[in-house]
Amino acid sequence: MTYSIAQAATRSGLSIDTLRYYERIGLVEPPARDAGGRRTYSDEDLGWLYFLTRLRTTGMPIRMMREYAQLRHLGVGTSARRRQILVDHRAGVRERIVELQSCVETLDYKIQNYEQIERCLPQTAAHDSLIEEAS
Amino acid sequence: MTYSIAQAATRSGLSIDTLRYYERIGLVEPPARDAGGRRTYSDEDLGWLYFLTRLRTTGMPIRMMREYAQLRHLGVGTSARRRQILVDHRAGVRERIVELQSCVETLDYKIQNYEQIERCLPQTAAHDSLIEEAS
DNA sequence: ATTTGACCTGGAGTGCACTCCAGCTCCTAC
DNA sequence: GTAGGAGCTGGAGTGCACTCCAGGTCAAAT
Repeated sequence: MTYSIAQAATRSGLSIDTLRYYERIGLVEPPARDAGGRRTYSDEDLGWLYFLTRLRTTGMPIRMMREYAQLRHLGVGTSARRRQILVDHRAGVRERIVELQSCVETLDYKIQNYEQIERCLPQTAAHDSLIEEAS
Repeated sequence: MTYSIAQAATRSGLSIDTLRYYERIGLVEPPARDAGGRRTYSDEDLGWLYFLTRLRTTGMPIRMMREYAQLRHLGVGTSARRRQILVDHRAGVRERIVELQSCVETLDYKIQNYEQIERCLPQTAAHDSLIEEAS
């Protein structure tokens, strides 16, 4: 099964321009072409694109994704280094999750604060700056 | 208690340049100045800076932080709108956490895969492309 | 008195990750 | 056979969030 660039874009969630961009910068191997010179993406290509979107979602910079892609291209002998990249990256993502959870707590606190303020002044928009930022 | 811009930078985790930048774009109110024209940040200023860093960490774009900052400046009458911004934003952050957790699972899977590959080929770097990307 | 160091301003520059564009080639459908 | 649509290329442009710089002021230390 092969896919046009438009189909690959739809399935991967990347734009057509982004697909060509990723190819230009060496993040994806140039896909096969049909008789008319148009790109044809394989299922394997799509799998790689999917994985790239996961890395992107977790905030991995393109330069690191490219490093990973190049190692991958060098074959199975680089698997230890690739694994290490993923392990390190995963640790960062886990930290990030914890950080976000702590931010959510800050938001919870602030929101509760607003709810309290709104209970105190039902719909009196007349007198501003009564309580003015309890924190 | 007041703080120089360098102290405010250290305590907030933002750079001096970023503090001035935030002031320029209206994210923070211009702080007081000392006799020599230098900025002096109050504890309240630092509290706001801290909150901004929380919003930034969660990926809120500066334009939305500015909107929030402007509402805050308008006083207590805008608290319902500010609360709504935070509630909406919190929902996005929670989604993001879930998404990151799912990415971590993908990473787990990939890493396990590498571990398996490495068990198969102990330190034989001689013959590449044996297994070549199981996924 | 002068040197040092922190801070000031307005404005220019940077890095990242796209995104858009002009002008072209194909293929398909009418 | 021609009109329309998808795709092609190389290169320019965009938005975001800083970050850096030159040239100046000010206060304290030597």
